[in-house]
Amino acid sequence: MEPALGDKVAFFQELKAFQTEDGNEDTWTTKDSHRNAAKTFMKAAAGATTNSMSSDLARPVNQVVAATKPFLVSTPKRTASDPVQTTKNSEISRIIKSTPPNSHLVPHLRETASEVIDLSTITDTPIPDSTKASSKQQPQRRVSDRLLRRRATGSPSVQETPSFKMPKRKKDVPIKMVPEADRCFAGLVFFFFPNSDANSVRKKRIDKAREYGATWTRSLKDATHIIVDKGLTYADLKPLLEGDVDPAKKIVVNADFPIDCWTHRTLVSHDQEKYQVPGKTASQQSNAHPAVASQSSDQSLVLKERRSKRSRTSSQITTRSGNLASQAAAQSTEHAVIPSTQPVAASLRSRANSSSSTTSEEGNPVDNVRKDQEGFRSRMPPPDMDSEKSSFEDELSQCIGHIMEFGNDVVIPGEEEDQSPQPEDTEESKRPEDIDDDDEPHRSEDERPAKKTRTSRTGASAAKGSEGWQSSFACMQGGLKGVESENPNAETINFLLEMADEYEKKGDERFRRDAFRKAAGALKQQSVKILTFAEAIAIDNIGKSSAEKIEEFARTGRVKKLQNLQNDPMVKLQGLFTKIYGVGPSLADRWIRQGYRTLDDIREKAHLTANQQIGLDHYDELNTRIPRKEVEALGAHVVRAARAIDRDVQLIIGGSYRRGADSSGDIDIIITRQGMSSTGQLIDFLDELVLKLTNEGFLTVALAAHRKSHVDDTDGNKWQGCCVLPKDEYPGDDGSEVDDANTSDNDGSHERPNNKSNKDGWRPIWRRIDLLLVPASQLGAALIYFTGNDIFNRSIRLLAQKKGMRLNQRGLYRDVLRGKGNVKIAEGELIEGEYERKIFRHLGVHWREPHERWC
DNA sequence: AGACAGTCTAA
DNA sequence: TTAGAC
DNA sequence: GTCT
Ligand SMILES: O=c1ccn([C@H]2C[C@H](O)[C@@H](COP(=O)(O)OP(=O)(O)OP(=O)(O)O)O2)c(=O)[nH]1
Ligand SMILES: [Mg+2]
Repeated sequence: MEPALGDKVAFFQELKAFQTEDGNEDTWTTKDSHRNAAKTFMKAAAGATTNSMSSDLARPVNQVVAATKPFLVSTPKRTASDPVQTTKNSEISRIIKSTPPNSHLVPHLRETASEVIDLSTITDTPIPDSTKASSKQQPQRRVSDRLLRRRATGSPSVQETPSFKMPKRKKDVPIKMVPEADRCFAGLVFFFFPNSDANSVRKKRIDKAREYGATWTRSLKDATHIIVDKGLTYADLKPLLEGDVDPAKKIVVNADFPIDCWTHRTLVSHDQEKYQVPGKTASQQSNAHPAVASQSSDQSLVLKERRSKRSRTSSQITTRSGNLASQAAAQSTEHAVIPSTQPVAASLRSRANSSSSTTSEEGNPVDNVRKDQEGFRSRMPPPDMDSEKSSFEDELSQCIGHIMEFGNDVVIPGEEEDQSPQPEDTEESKRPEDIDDDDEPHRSEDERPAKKTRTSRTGASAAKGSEGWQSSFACMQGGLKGVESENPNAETINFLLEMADEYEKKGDERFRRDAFRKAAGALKQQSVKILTFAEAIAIDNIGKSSAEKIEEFARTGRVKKLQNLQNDPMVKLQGLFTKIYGVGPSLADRWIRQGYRTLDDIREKAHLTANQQIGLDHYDELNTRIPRKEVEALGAHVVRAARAIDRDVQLIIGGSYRRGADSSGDIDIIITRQGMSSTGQLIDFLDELVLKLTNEGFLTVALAAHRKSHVDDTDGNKWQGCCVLPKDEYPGDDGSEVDDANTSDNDGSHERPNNKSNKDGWRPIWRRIDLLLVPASQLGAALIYFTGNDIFNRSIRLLAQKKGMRLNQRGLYRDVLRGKGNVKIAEGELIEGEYERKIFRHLGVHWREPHERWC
């Protein structure tokens, strides 16, 4: 997800209030921050009515292809059956080329790909390359170099292992030193209190400390630090300190100190309360801890851990600058600077379905198909369930909903329609199957003592016309351009989302990040502008801290804390580094602590895993969003290959594409096949497909492949890697643009589609691609999972959990036993996995079309 | 003080 | 086990 | 950060 996430608003308030149906929705939507682009719905082409659209999105790939194809070729029309595309295939295949067939690619894929690439890309490429944008830019290396380098480095750590001085005694066991940059204890001499390594736990600790650069001494006087086992006190230490040593010069800490240091790969502040050894006397207190500071960093951790204290009372606001909110907005823009690449946005359209959403009913074709076969039906009985489950539904709805509403327009020609709408529903009221789940209205609660005002619903009717909805879209779309949102708290909501964005970059601050999103979501439900602490804190999911910030924002138009975060160079760096595929908050933090400040620093100094190297080599490409049409083209390519292998497989493009996004961060494809339940077959198919696509040059690298564990296992069904769209498969004939986005030059010679080589300057953009193999019986659950968005998934899974169930990518289970920490003890019994609708129904959630799942 | 989704792979 | 990703 |  990356930056885009911003939009996700909070949600998660699952249980709790339920207001009646949302029947009317409102929708207003706030716009959220920029980030997210698009989601608009189908822009032109894809269109079709909403209904159709949904079906469209859901439609099995082959259909997609058909649809897509027209683009490639010309105008659409037709519904698709499947065969069609084969023709075109040949053409492509011939283009393909000769990459030697490697046997199983999984293992070798990477190599192969590199090879290929190396040969081909020799020149620097144009492409976005925002590297520069980021920080200092240095000479940028050529792609080929990078690749080569990667290869070279390819083998995992090896090199290093400097011997380093081993402490006085102790020699035998060769200690494997960590990379030099991580040697947080370099230069320090540790004396462990029970002065012996007899105890295995302690010995481990000692060895580990040495691996991180410490020298172990058994003679107190050489020590810079005295590491005391937990449970011991100064009194125990006393005898030792008596001699000639000057206790005042030694740093005395408990065993947690070294552990935290190596965990963070940095020397943390030893004077924190948690490292103190009990029994310290006044005289001992005043140590000036000398030695310490050795390396560059130090700071951070301490601060981080101690942070909490919320002192700020509303009083401190003062500053008033006059311009309010706009400022915040400006800043955000600013931070967007880094790699940029935000794609296009577009307009969208949507449809209202809202409460009546039950309508469409058929969301996924497959389901429909099966229904027919089996005679199932899934619709939601409008009335019956509603009443009860509504509370939950509402919640989900709140999260998501509101987004789309208006529908309108555009219908697209051709295709699509066909399959979906089936008038069938009608009956079915019978619960298909037993199910039952109970559902009781949990209603409840709500209460929240004193506070709670809950005004909910926006009154905004906002929408109505396009603009309203536009704004609503903003929420998902990103851009902050419009502003208009009718929501009186729009700016405040944006502010909270910006806070979340900042925390997203910071080292493990995900819960704080989510808390801000939830707060934003809560504010979104308010119909009146919230201006004071009192008003704010009365709202669920907005506590003291957020309430203070809200008031500060209302009064001054800005919030110090946010500005501090936005201006914090370290936070900016975190954003820069974590955008490298494979790099998260932990590593970004460590790098920053080690003094790295630019991507070039990372290229030169950091030691990277294979995936991180790829992420860095293709930093800009992988951070460039994919226009919807290209997603379709990529999908079409995969479909062609898949069907060449097995004509009966079905592919469905999921992820943000299925939700109607007009640009996606990557392409997510679900691959299934009617009678397939055994993973074995699927896996063989997958390997074959991957091999084929790799040989064609479409797939460029494997980032993570299923672990073909024991036969039969249920997992091992996901393949992640990178791909490239052959030049001649770029959409655009029908008017829509074309490649130039990446081509930059393309001097007339277009041709060889292929990715790699080409000396004509054409260079394909690497894209992330995820393939998910799904047995037919798990398709519904897999669709929910792969369609997302992530927030929607977490929300609905949390809801399931609260109802004693468990929802994962394979199905919905009941009677799940959980132990401490909600850790699953028993898997529970499978309730449903095949149909999305049934799963929703069991959870008491109204059906939501994919495009309604943006939260 | 614990939860905040649930699962999988790489290292 | 931890980090990162979906 | 917020709720339980
Ligand atoms: O933490 C996560 C991330 C993703 N997903 C699911 C939902 C998501 O829709 C799908 C695909 O993930 P991806 O990262 O591709 O997100 P997306 O929704 O497709 O957005 P993008 O446009 O960034 O690809 O996997 C989760 O369940 N949890
Ligand atoms: Mg995606």
